[in-house]
Amino acid sequence: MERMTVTVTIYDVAREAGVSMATVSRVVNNNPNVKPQTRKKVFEAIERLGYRPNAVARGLASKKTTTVGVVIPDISNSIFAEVARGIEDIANMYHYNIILSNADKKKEKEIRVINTLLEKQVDGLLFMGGVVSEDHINAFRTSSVPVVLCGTADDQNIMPSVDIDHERAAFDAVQLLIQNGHRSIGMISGPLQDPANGFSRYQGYKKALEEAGIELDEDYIRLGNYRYESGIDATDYFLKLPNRPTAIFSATDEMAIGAIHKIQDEGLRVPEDMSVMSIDNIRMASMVRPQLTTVAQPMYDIGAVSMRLLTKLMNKEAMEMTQVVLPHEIIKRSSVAPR
Amino acid sequence: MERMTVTVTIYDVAREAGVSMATVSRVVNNNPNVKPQTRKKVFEAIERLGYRPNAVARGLASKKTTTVGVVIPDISNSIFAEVARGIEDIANMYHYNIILSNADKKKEKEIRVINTLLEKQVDGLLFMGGVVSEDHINAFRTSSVPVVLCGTADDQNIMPSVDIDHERAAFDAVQLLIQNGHRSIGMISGPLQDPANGFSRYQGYKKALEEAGIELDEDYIRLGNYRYESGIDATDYFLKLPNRPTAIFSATDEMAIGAIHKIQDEGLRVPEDMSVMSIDNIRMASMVRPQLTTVAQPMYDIGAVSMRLLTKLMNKEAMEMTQVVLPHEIIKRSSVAPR
DNA sequence: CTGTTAGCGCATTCAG
DNA sequence: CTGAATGCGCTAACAG
Repeated sequence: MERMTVTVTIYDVAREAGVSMATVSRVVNNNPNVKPQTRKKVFEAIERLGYRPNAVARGLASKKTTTVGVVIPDISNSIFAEVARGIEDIANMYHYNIILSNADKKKEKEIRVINTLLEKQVDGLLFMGGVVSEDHINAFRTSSVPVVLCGTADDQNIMPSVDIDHERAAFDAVQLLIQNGHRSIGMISGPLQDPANGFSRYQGYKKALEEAGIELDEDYIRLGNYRYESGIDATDYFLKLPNRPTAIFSATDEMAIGAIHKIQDEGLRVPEDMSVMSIDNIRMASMVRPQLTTVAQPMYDIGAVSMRLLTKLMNKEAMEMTQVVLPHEIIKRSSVAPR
Repeated sequence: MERMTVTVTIYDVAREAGVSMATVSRVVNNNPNVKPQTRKKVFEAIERLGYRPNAVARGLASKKTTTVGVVIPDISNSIFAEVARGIEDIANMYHYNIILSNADKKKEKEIRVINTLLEKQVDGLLFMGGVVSEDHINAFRTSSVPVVLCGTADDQNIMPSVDIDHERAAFDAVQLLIQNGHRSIGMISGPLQDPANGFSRYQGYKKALEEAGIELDEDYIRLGNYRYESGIDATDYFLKLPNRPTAIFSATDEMAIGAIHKIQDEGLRVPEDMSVMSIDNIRMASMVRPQLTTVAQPMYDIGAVSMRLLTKLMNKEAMEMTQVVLPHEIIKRSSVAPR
């Protein structure tokens, strides 16, 4: 394909329109201080020359790039992809673009990515990751632009963030199971180093049991890695237990779906023989049979709200609270039954 | 959180190290023409001052931004998300960043997005979309940077692109059904305006029937919108047909999963009562029961290869062929049975 | 309402 | 191997 490669600058437009470059700059930037007549002349010149403003030059001069950096664990994971969509929609609404970088929850990669994003002079940073360590905080501190944590939070709560209350979500889930008469509830947890999806959800499980006066049984806890297969493996273990649980609480939907399938593959029925519930509400949750009862985490909103928060921070708007906790919601479907 | 906001420039480093800014520029850019000793001095000054090169200034001076634009229909769609991951991995490998923009296959939004990406002076553009119209081609033509189509192609084949042969993939799928003795095969198609996933796959279906001497029956064709629910609806229709098909070929996995569930919800069995097969091989395909037989489309590779192609184009490397067609592969699982 | 003048922070000649 | 000078394309005072 042939490409035409004429670089026309603001200066060319100025000459063509018979005005100064300052005036051209004004009309391009929608500055009201331009006579309609000259504005028209300039627009015509722009049209005639096919002028396209150079955002890089503009960024250098104005010290604003209208782009924000997004550090994400893995865009191919549907949960993060949904969050990313929320981010991009709001970014777009406020005329920002996003630079997207996968960091796989690897600290070293996260730090590296944060730095290149900062080099690119993004106007703000959205961080989704695993642990928010001291090193992260330091990297953020050397940033001259605002940062908001998205779907996670630092344990000191000094950073702006938007997330759900993971512990409470897990608590509510397990409580539902208990209300259904279950007393022996196996948990498929995520890695405990993961504060949000791992540790907090595990804590919620523990507290729910505690509140119900059910003693914690270490045999009823299995660690998974969030993947479907690890849900299968954990369930395999539970099924072989002499006194197997009557219900399984999974930290995430994907592992829960693994659990359902494992149970079914062993010739048992969900929820008649064993109930299953979890947290997330990914699309797949309503595409399994039986459909999965779960606690919905508002992925899209987490993205949208954090981007919105970031715009406010970038505008230096006064904020009372920069730690927002979005509500979760129990979605009752068909994978839990009373016993 | 307190942020420290000292802007240290290349000039500061030069002064601190007792050299000129040209020298600092050289060491930052890894230019070999610097005495190891002075290089060391410079690095120390950089360290001491916490200097971070300004990529925007660099971009203006060098006319290269090391970022590429990615126009994507919808990042929350797992197929595109997978492609995006392939893109980003390779981009990262070659030290590029990506600006990601959703355009929902809306022409007007696509054109707008392409233009802002070009304004941002991306070094290249990756385009995933629906139709590639004349207007698109024109927008690409005014671009001074290379563009590659990703998971789609223009019908004149003048643009660099990487994709699978959708028609052939559909052909192979339907042929497998025919080999299994099926003669009445319902198709759940995508919108026919969509060249890749819609029209081409429909063509493949037609040709396979034709080759097998099976007459095309309009009653056996249903249009869906790629979503799970539309698979359910289409299957509902097929099930009510007086002479219902013995197999269903769906243009995409997601609709196929809807088909499977609809069949099961009506008390029938897959594949005993009705076979189902499709194209894509999304992760969910192996998370359904029965597991879905499908034609795998190498999503990740499509992204990775197109990004790799783009790097070559950006480097002005000589290329013999810029239209690459990646192989697809039939994945036999459990949703198809002989009849 | 409009033009002039300085940079923004860096890469890149061109000398030396 | 190193430094001085120039300009990338634009915004932002500052005058007028």
